[in-house]
Amino acid sequence: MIEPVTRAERVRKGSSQRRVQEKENLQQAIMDAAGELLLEQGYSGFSLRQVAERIGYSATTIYLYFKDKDELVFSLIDEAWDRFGRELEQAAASTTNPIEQLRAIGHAYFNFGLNNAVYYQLMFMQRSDFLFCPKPDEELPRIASFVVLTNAVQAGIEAGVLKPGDVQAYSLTAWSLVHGLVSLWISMPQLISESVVRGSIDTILDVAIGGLLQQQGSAIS
Amino acid sequence: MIEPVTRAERVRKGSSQRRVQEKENLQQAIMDAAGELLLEQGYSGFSLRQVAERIGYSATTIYLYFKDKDELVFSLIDEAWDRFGRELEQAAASTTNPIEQLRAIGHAYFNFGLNNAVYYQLMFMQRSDFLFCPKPDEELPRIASFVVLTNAVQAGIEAGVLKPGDVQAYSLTAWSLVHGLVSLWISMPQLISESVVRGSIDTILDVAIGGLLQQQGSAIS
Amino acid sequence: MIEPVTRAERVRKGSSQRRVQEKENLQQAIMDAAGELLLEQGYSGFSLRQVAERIGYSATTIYLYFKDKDELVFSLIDEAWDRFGRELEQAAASTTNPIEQLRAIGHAYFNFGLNNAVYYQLMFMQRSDFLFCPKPDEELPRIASFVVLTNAVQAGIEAGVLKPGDVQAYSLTAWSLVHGLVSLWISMPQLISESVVRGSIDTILDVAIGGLLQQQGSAIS
Amino acid sequence: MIEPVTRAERVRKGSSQRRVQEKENLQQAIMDAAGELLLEQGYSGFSLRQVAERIGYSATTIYLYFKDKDELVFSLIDEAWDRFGRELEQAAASTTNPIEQLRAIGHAYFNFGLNNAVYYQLMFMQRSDFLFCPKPDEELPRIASFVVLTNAVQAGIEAGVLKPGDVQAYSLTAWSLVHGLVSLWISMPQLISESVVRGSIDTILDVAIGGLLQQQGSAIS
DNA sequence: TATGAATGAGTATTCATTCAT
DNA sequence: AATGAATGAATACTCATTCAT
Repeated sequence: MIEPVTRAERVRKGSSQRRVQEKENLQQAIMDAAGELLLEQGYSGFSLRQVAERIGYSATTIYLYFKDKDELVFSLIDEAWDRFGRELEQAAASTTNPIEQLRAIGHAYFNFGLNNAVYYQLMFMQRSDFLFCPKPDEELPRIASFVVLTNAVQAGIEAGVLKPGDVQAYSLTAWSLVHGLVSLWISMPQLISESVVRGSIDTILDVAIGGLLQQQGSAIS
Repeated sequence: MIEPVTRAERVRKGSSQRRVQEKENLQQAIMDAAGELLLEQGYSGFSLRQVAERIGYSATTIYLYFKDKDELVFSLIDEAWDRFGRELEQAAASTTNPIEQLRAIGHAYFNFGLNNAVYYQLMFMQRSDFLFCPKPDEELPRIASFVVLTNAVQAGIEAGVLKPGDVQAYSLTAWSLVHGLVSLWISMPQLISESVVRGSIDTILDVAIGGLLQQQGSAIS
Repeated sequence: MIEPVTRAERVRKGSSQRRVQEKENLQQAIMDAAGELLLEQGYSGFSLRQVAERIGYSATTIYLYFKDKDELVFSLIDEAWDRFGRELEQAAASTTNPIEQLRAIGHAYFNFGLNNAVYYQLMFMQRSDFLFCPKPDEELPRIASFVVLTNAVQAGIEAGVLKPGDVQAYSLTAWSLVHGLVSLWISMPQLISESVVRGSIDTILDVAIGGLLQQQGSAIS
Repeated sequence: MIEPVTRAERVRKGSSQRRVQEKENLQQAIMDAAGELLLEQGYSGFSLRQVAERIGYSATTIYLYFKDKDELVFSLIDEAWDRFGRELEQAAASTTNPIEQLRAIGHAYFNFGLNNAVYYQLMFMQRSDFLFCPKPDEELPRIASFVVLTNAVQAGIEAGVLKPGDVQAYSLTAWSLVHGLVSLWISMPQLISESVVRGSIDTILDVAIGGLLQQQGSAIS
């Protein structure tokens, strides 16, 4: 009896639900269009006007959903980081063997980069300034998510499978290598086909991890 | 607050300062100014008008020496490649020991990147499309210069000091690693100070070469 | 750098803060917020959207209380005129001596201007067009309130303490002088500090009234 | 013989002369159009686009002659100050009698304001911030021109015709009065017709000067 | 009563480029 | 060889206002 009974009330409720959903839809639609545009035009040729055009709304409308251009870009990056961070964590959680963990993290990183080239570019190459500015309600900047990597390296050293050394330096080395490959491919897709890159991942991880191993050979075994 | 200088006036001012000394080689003067501007403003905030202003010539004049903006950028990149290629070759020529050679090449690459961040960025990150378009009167695109790297890897494998394997894949691995570090630093100078990067070079090369070695340990010895 | 707050979010925030307390008199709340905003941003940087944001209502809501922007501004001015007129009348009523009356009116005028710079500016400098358009249900435009001044001048002449002459011209002279000082101070606060202005009031009134006196000296005595 | 003889040379010379002149013409044309527009639309509704439209050039062209909107406005004000300053000085130079001088200056001030309402408004009411920022190549800000007024007051006091007192305060009083009348008329032309204002000038100056006189009566005689 | 969604018109400014000279 | 003049297209952003609900 306390449920909304009148038809009018039910209609109103449905309407407001649809509203919310549509609103989210438009916000998401803007972000999707922005993603497409970034893919096609690159970051420098990316304008709010074109985004608006693409979704069939006036340019002004975008400002109803995003404070300004930067906020739209930030949202794109943020969304990507959510996925990225999740994938890294899943990879890290997939095993307790430090070496396996490093390899899994490396794979996850690679895969994210290859499957989300536009966003990877945004996150690490074009707007890396956002890496260091935390979201309004959060404490840590996004870059802090990299702790999964340093943790794995630390564990490897403590377990005695990696050569003793500076955790930060080792992590940086590992990051450099994977970032290097991903970004080379993104910047110069003509150079190496995606399939070649995907095929190189294991070799490269072998080399990287091999270079850090206490005892050579175990990485490849 | 008010600095009532028309662009025309600013040009005129730059004019009287620079004109005489550089008249003979205006083309080079343009490129130099462009380089400075890139350094100060970055690639996205780089405009022909400002270049012209800086050298004290009219914007139109630039078109007498370069077909359009792209051609000027291409020339900058080209000039940088001349230096870059030369430095790599010198490094390669400094020794016949393949391992030493790889290390030397790696160092040369790093140094170029750190000392010419603006140009490195242009060459490998922002306008890498130019890597594959040869100069009008030449056959090979610039990317071909990387033969020094593949040669060294090849020699290492043949000499039995590197593990047998695909030369291209090994070279790509090596390149990824050095590019990764350089480009990380360029994109995120907040992350790692230049001095830290310079200090990391040897470690990183050790790991990379160590990962490729037939017998572990010899890289560091 | 990044403050990812959509306008909608900002509105919602303001909303929860203010809503309750002001709900009953939204019209007044709008006007108060508008006044604050005028003070902070000046007339040119004064927008309905910001007013709405400030009170935590949607911009549309303002249109329920005011036909358009102009009507809101008109209301502000009108409210100010109520205070202004009342203060002038009180001053006029404070004494029956015409000279004293003129002096009191002058003081009241000055004080209003200095204490309500934003409104004074609106009333007499930026939107003086409103001075001559009466409120919908009234006959006389606001400017008619100045009758207190002309009355005082008239009384002074009739009492023989002011030189005989045209009442309108004398009134205009007096008004010019006080308006001149107030508006100079409002337009160029750098020129004369508020304290200097406040200190000059008496001197200036002396001169003005002295210039109108039948017998010199009595104004200062 | 050393004169340019060839027809070509003469043509070229004429051409370059015409060029310069045309350039100045366009600059002046922009300023004239801006003045008109200000008169019609007021300062707040004054846009570069409309100025451009009015002279039949693209909006971009204005930027060839003025760095930005502010510089155009500054130029307008500056030009007006040249005329204004000159007229004040001429008035001051027209007599050596301090009282006459004050009256002449007052008249000149009034006349300038009435004949150049748009510019007066700009100078003293809308962009009075410019009063305090000197031109790039000059030391004193425009406001310094008011020295003619303080000089006259000073002379009057020293000659014993004005009551002893603070020169700055007296000058401010005088300025307030004339500014008051001019700005009242500019803000509310409906209030007093131009002819009435012109007719009031003498009365007002009489009162002002009368209020400052040592011995009453002499101002009017 | 209140609002969310949307927009068209407008702003200043910058840029690469062209053309006649 | 060099330039002055000019422009069209673009950009981010803001605002007052409307309409359906």
